[in-house]
Amino acid sequence: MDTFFEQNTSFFLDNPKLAEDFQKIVSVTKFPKHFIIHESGKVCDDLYIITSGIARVFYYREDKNITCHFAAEQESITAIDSFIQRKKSKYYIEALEDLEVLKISHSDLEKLFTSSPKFEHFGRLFLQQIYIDLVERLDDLQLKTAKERYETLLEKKPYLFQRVASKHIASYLNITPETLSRIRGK
Amino acid sequence: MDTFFEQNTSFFLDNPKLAEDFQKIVSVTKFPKHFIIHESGKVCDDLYIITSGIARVFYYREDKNITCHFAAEQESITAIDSFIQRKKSKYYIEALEDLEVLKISHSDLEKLFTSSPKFEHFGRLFLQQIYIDLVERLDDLQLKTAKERYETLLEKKPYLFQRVASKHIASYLNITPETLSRIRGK
DNA sequence: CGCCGAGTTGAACTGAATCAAGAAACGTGG
DNA sequence: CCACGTTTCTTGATTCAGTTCAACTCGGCG
Repeated sequence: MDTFFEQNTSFFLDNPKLAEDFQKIVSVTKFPKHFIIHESGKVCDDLYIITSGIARVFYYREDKNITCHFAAEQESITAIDSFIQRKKSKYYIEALEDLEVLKISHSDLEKLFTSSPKFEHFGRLFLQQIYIDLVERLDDLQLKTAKERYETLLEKKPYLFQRVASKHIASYLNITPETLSRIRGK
Repeated sequence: MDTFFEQNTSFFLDNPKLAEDFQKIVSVTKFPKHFIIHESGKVCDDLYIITSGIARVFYYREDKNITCHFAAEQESITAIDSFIQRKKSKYYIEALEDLEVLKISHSDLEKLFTSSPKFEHFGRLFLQQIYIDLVERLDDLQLKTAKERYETLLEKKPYLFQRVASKHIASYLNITPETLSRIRGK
């Protein structure tokens, strides 16, 4: 889960001064449905925490449009390769619904990390969490059948199936839309 | 690559005081070939940086022995799930050759992080790096054919093919030993 | 010397992809 | 608000990459 920020509101509750610093670098932004928030080939300078709506990260591989991340309310989203490495991104970010987000720039975030070891610590914990999540996802992809991956996602993020096009879910599960359709129709 | 520690010797060169602190918590340890350094079901308290030899992380899935990580000289290895989350590990760590490592305990490492924001920062960068590596690995597994995965590994870590049993490489590539054998015999 | 695990090779099988074609849903402009 | 074109979803038939199962060889080590 990258509901990490939500799970860690206690961090901010316990540190009102830090919460204030955090507030200062955050700006509320809106994007309409279908809007491409970030494009491949550019450096991604922002991290978003979604307050309303759903977005996805995707990229192209031999003309195929592959979704590698979904984020809904309380979850974070960015072009992680670019955001971390400060280089051109292979990813796009797309709003799948009308979106309201908290926008945080990379430079502001780095300043925040530098300003207080507590933030630096928080950043490390956040990375630990998403690392563990990724290990789990890799495991699923490696070891489970298409049907099992479907069932796992259905359990973890059921709302996706109500709110997101099947083809995106299919590519996220690394199966074709046809196979997903057959699994669902069983 | 998790040759990150090596790539960042400059960090230590630039900060002799920190290098000294780091030295203090590190202990040189040896394990014989085939030794199980860490067992599933236990909490893994140590991170190892290999100075000589090769080790692997593996686990069991329905009786199948699956390798999910290799580490050779200058690379780091631990039961990452347990080391980060402080819970029982699903992983084993095995020495594939006689091994000489630098051993760092979780508690000492945390103390180090707390002792100086520079270490905390270093820890965050390290996690960023292994996160990016994992994203790449996930990509490979998701999108490449068995043969392509073989070729990618051959390029990235050719020494594995000289030093490690084929069956371990096969499970790391998520293919059967039979398939790997056929690919190699092409 | 004989054993056992590892690697190889062959044949049959299978989960999921691909290809194809029709049905349903969507959104855009009139 | 409807009509039409486009995209998405479904369903069926075929194909294919990689697995499974089985038999055989090789090499190291007691």
